[in-house]
Amino acid sequence: MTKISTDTPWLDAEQQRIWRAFLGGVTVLMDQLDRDLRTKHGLSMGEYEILVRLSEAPGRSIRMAELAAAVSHSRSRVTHTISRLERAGIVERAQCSEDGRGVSALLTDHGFSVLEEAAHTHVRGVHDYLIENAPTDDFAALGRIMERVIATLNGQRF
Amino acid sequence: MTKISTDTPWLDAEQQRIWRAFLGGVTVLMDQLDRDLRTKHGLSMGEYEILVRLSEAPGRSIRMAELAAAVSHSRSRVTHTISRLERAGIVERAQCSEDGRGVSALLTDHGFSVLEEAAHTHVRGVHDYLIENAPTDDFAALGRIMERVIATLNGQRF
DNA sequence: TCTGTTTGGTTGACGTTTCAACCACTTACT
DNA sequence: AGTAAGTGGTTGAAACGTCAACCAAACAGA
Repeated sequence: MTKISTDTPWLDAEQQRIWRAFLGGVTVLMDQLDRDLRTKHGLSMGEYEILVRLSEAPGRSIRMAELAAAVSHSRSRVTHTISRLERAGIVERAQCSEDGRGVSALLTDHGFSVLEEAAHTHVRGVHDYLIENAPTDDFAALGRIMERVIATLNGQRF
Repeated sequence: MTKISTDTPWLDAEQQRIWRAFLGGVTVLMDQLDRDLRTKHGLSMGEYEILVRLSEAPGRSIRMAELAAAVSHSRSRVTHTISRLERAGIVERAQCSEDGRGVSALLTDHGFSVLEEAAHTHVRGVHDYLIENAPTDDFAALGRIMERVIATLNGQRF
């Protein structure tokens, strides 16, 4: 039996500096990427993420729940997002043949071409705002950390 | 005159993996921290950030615009957030004496004690979800990157 | 087969963020 | 002093996300 600390693990000055930089950086970065997409292509980051997954899937089609898991959004959120995208003619819904409850989202041709254009904007943003500011080794460290964060918060469900 | 690349700087496979880990990790991490605060203390992350800044300021009081800049939120957002917190008795508004337009937000005693409790929850989350998953060197790399991201996106306005 | 439970997905109400428009005060210029 | 431009802050509506309740299909066990 391992002893688990019960009192609060306050951050030291350095940890606090880094945590605040992280928080501020994430806010500013996501805001900028979102605004770029929104003003130039009428898409939000959330919508864009979903379109990327769809475009990569066989048949450009994915089940709703799978989509939600892939982008780490709630099922409800994905339902709403897909409804909006459907209204815009960017995706369609299709009944799933194997599972009577199931619904798949499908990227339309129009949607695909919207995505193709938006991708330029998005990738340039990621590159210029983030990657340009991250030496290769630091960037790798970032990846290691975030992969572990995901593992922690997706496994541990008890 | 430096040549600036005009075509899209597509990410290689490794960069893409890291970028997606970042996106997913941020989503999952922020969601969890937010939910922790919300269920245990009735505060959102955004509200919490603001309370932290107020608690550290001389007189537990900061001008609205300064507050917005400190947490990287829009002025409008801060107005709404402060209104909500005011309704809950956690902050108060005060006219600024030096500048007739100015308004300061002020943390109440009640607000301070709400914050004191919430801080335990929040810090434990940051520690367990993030810092625990980040070796010291990697964590330092994270800090370097995010500080540069902030500098890039706050300076470069042209 | 009947029943209880789990999973997939949607819905509507509510809370939060954004956006654009706006008012009021301050500052700089002439 | 008078006016144009900038800054501080608020407002209300629209867009978005969350939450809890819900329905329907699938599954597991008697």
